[in-house]
This record gives sequence, C-alpha cells and structure tokens, in this order.
Amino acid sequence: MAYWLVKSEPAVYSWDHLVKEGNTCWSGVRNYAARNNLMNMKKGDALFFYYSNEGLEIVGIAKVIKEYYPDPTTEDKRWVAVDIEPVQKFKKPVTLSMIKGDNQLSEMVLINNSRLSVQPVNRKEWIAVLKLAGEK
DNA sequence: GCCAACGTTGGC
DNA sequence: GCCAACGTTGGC
Repeated sequence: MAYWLVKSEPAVYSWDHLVKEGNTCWSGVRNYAARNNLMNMKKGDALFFYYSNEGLEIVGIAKVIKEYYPDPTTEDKRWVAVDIEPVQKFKKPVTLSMIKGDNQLSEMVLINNSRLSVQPVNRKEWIAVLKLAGEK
C-alpha cells in the first residue's frame, strides 16, 4: 500500500464536507505531476488530507476507493480523477510548522515542492506524521 | 496583500 | 527547442 497527500482549501472543500458526503470524486487536478500521482494510486491507498491557504495543517486520513478514471469536470482526456472516502480525523491536526520542525520530515514534498497538490508520502514520513498527530 | 516558486504558453 | 512573459499556487 502506498501513501499520499492531497491538498484542499477548506473554503472550497473541507474535511467536514467530505465526511458529510461520505465520499467524493477528487477531480480538477490540472498539473501533470499531480495527475501522474493520481494515476499511480491504488484502491486502498491512504492519503493525508491537508488544508492549504487556511489552516496549513493535515486534518485527517482518507483512502482511495476507486482508481483513476477520466475527470468528469472536463472534456479534456488528459486529466483524471479518483474517488476517496474519509477514514479518520486527527484529534490533533499536524501543522505545517510542526512538520517543518521535525527532522524526519525535512524531505517531505510538502516542504520541498509546496505547490504540488497531489504528493507521494513515504512510509517513514507517514509514521512520523501519525506520531505528531498523537495517533498510534 | 505581497511575492517567490513553479508551470504553461507561445513567438522565434 | 529555447526562453521570455504570463498565470497560479500557497506561505507569510
């Protein structure tokens, strides 16, 4: 199983919105690197749900429930979407400053390529973030 | 609101 | 195929 991080502006699509809907189509990605990451997601892969612009924190974990298919929000065949559902909200969100302050997380894509909206997360980073969140 | 970093577009 | 101009993202 692989790990990922997706970004959302809470004003546009919040964690609570995802929980309310039960699941959602993660569409609208218009960047090749992010698109390639979407295409590499497998059913059951786990994702951190990060708030950009406001919040600046990882609020919880979601998972992939449907692998990539053509993005329904555009006619352009280049772009794809996946379906995700919420798994768990962190009791304590992991803020960007916490991540920046953690030695094990200095290589995170979130730090080094902050504009990428769909990012891979390695196992070491995944565990380190869970630790910061106070989760097991 | 500003601006750095990055991606995309289009002229040559 | 290069690169300048422009647009967007996202942290501060």
